[in-house]
Amino acid sequence: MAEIASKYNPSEVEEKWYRYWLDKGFFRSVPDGREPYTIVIPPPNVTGVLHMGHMLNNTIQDILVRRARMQGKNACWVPGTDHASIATEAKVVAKLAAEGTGKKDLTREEFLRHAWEWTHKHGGIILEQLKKLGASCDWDRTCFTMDEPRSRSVIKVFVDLYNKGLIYRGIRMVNWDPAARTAISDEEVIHKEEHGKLYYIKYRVEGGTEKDYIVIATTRPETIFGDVAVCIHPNDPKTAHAKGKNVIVPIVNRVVPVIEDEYVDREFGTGFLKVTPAHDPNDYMLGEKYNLESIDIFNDNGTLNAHGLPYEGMERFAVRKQIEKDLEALGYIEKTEAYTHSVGYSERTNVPIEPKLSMQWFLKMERLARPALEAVENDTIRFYPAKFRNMYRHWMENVKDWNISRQLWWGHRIPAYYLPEGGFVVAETDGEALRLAREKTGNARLQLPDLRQDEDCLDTWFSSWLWPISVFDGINNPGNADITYYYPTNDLVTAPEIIFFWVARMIISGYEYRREACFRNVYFTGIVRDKLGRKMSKSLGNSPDPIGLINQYGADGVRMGMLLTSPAGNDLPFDASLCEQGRNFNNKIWNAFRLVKGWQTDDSIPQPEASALAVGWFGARLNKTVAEMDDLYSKYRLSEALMSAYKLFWDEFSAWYLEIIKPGYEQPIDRATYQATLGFFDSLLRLLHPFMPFITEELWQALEPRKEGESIMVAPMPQAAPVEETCLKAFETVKEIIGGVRTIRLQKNIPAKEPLKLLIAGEHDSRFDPVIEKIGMLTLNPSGEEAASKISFLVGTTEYTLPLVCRINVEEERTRLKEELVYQQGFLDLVRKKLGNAGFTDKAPGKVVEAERRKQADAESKIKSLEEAIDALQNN
RNA sequence: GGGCGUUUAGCUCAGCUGGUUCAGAGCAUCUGCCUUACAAGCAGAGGGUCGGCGGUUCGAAUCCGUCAACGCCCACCA
Repeated sequence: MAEIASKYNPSEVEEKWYRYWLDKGFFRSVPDGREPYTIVIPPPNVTGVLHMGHMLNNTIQDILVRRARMQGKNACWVPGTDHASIATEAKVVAKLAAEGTGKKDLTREEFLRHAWEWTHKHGGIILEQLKKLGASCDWDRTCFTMDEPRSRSVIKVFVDLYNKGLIYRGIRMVNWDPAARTAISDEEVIHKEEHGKLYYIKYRVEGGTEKDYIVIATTRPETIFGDVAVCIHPNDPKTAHAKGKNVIVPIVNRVVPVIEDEYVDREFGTGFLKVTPAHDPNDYMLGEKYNLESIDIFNDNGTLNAHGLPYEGMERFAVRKQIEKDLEALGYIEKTEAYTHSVGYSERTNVPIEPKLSMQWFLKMERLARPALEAVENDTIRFYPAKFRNMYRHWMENVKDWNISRQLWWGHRIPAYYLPEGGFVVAETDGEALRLAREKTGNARLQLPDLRQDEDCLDTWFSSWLWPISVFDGINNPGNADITYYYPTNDLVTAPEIIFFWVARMIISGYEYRREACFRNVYFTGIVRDKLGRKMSKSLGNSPDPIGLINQYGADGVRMGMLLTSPAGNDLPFDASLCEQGRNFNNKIWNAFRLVKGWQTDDSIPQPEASALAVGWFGARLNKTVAEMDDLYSKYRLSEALMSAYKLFWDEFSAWYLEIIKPGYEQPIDRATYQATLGFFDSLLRLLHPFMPFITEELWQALEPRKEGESIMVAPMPQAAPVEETCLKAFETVKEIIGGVRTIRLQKNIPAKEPLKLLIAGEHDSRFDPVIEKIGMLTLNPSGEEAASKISFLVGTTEYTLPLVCRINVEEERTRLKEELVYQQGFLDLVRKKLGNAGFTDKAPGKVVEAERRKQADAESKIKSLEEAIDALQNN
C-alpha cells in the first residue's frame, strides 16, 4: 500500500471535509417525517471574534447536534448573530471619534449608516471562525437579531405587550452609564469593592452661630449640590437636637429641612444622612415619601451641570477631589476616614454607574414569570447541572420589572409615537401609528411628520429573548411549517452568567408566545479560565487565539482539549497541554488505522483461535461502552462520554485487541479477523465522530470504498446491545495475569519476547487461554520437568507461577512474599473481628455478612498459598 | 448582610439511595524500553486519615451537626 505519514496532519483534511459537508448539504435541515432535534445558537456579538468561551460552547453544541443527526433525527442547528446594541454602538462611536466626528454631529440616519457599514465590514467573522471548528450549523438559516423578520418580531411583541398593558413608561431611578450615555438594567451592573473615603462634612444650622452645626457622613461629597434635606432617625437621642431645624448646605448655601425617618441607621456615621433624591436610590425613596424636590446635578456624560455652580462642566470624580480641598479650606470638613464600600460598574463600559432619574420603558414581569418559574420547578425544563435551579427560582420569585429602553440608536427603535398635544400611540408601522393618532386626537388632518417617534431603542435582550421563536419566524407567522416542526427546541447550551439576561427571559417569552417551553434542557458551561484560575480577558492578554490553537493542534485536538476537563457547570482551567492530549489521541487513531490498513489478507489461512476469542471479547466490550456512553449523554456528562470512548479506543482496542490479532511482521491476516476489525474500527469512528468530526471522516472514508455522497456524518450511531458480562469479567482476569507476568519480566529483566511457562494452581477460567499464550509469550501448564526456581503471583485466589532458571534473588523474593503475607493476615484479622461482632452479624443484611465470610475464605486461601510459596523458596 | 455550592492522589475531576467494582479515572511523576502502527509511543510502578472536629450506626468519603477555606448568586447603610 501507499506510504501513509506516521503523523496525522489536520490542516490537510479539515478544509477538504468541511467543504464536502457543505457541498453535500449535510448541515441543511427542512421539516420532514423524522423526529426533529433543534438547537439555536446563543447568538454571538455580530462584530465579535471567537474566544475560548465560544469554542467550548459551540463544541458542545456541535457534539449534541452531530450525535442527534447520527441517531437518525432531523438535526437543525440554527446559527446567527446579535446586534449587541451597547457594545457595537460604543465601537462605532469610538471609530467615529478617531476620525474626528462625534455622535452629536450626526443625524440618527447618518449614524445608523455608519453602524451598518461597521456591521457589514466586521460582521460574521465569528461565524466563519465557527466553521473552522467544524460547527455543523445550517448556514442557510443564519439569522441576525436586526434583520428584517427578527426586527419585525421585536416590534410586534412590543406592541402586543403594550396592548396587553404590560409595558409602561415611567420615571425611575436607573443605572446610568455616563460613558455609553444610556440607562442599563440592574443585571448589567457589576458591584466591586472599592477603597474610598468617608467624608464628615459640617452643615451649619440655620439661624445659629458658626459653632452651631451638624455633621453628615458621605462617600460622595460632590453630590451636595443635589441635597434637599438631612434625615435623622426619629428616636435617636444623638441627633434629636436638630429636630425641626433647617441646615445650610455648604458652598451651595441652600437651606434644607431636617426630616425624620426610620430608614436612617443610627449606628452609621453621625446619624445624620444627607438626602439627594436625584442621585441615590434610597434618597429617591425618601424624596418620594416626603415630597422633596429632585435636583439633578449631572449631565449625561457624568460632568456637573449648572447646579454644580463653580464646578459646572467638571467631571464627577475631579469634582470629588476638588470639593474636598475646597471644603477643607473653608473649614467644613471635620475629618475623613478610609472606607471600603461597593460601587456599581457598567458591565459594558466598566465605568462607575450613576444613579439617575429618567423616563424609561418597563415591562411588568410578575405575571409573565409565573409559568416560567413553574416550568423549571416541575422539570419541564431541566438544568444541567441542577444547582442552577435554585438561583433561577430565587430570581424568578423576586423578579422586578424590566427596564427595556436604552438611550441608544443602534437597535430596535421603540415604536411609540408622541402626539403634538402630548400623549403617545404605540404601533407596528408608521401608517398604523398615524391611524391611531388620528383616532386618538380626533384630528383627521394629522400627518406623519406631526408625530415624533421615541428616540430610544430597546435593550438587546429584548430581541434575543425571542430567539428560539423568531429564528423560525414564529412571531410573525405563528403557524408556519418551521416553527410547528422545530419548536420547542431541544437543548440550549450557554453560560450561567446569562441565566437571567437570557435564559429566564426566553423561557418567559416561550410561554407567552407559544404556550410551551422553548427548550427541554439547558446545559450550562463553565467559564474558561487560564492556568492560574483567572478569567480570560483581553486586558490580561491571557486568552489564547482559538484559530491559532486550531492551526497548531487541529480542530479535533482543540475540541477534545476543551471537552476533556469540563463537566457541565464547572469552570475550565484551560491549558494548551489539553489540546496536546487531544492531538496525541488523533495521532493514536491515525496510527491504529495505518496498522490495520497495512495488512494484507489471505483467504486461505484459518482464523487463529486467539483472534476469534479477541473478536468475541471486543464485540462485547464495544457494546458495554456504547451503553455507557448513551447513559452519560443522557445525563449531559459529555466529558465522561468522551473519556469512555477514549479509553475504549486507546486501552481496549489498541493496547489489547490489536495486539492480540496482530499478525507477525509482513504476515497476512485471515479474512474473518480482518473484516471484524474493519467493522470495529467503523463503530469506533462513529462513536468518536461527534467529538472529532474531521479525522473520523477522513479515516471512515478511507476505511472501505465509499460511494460519492456518503459520510460518517449521517452514518448511524452504534446501538447498545446486551452485554456479556461474564466474558468481560473473564477478560479482565486475563489482563491481570498478563500484567503479573509483565511486571515480573520487567523486574527480572526478562525480555518481553522470551517464551516462558506459566503454571496455574486453583480456579481458572480457561476460555481465553490461547490469548494469554499469545500476548504473554507463554505456555500454560506444560507437562515435564521441574524448574530450578520459580516466582509466583496471585490473581484473586488463583496462584500463577513462572518457573525460571536461576534468575531470582531468593532474599528479595522472600521479603516480598512476607510483606504480602503480613498484609493478608492483617486483613484477615479485621474480617474475623467484624464477623465476631454480634452486632454486625445480627443487624447487617445477610448478603453483606455472606460477602464478609467469602472475604475470610479468600484471605485464608491466599495466606495458605503464600506460606507454601515461602516454604518452596526455602527449599530452592 | 442573605442564599447556594465546593473541599477526594501533584493537577482536573468521578464516586447515585451508607456495606469488594469503596478509595477510582485522565493528565502529570518515577522505572525500563528507539520491539518495523504510533517516542505525539510501549510496558510497568508509586501517590490520598476522602478539609478539621463531633455525632448517628454493627459499619461513614457517603447521613446529621459544627468550624474553616474557597467559589458563585442576590442585596447595597449613606
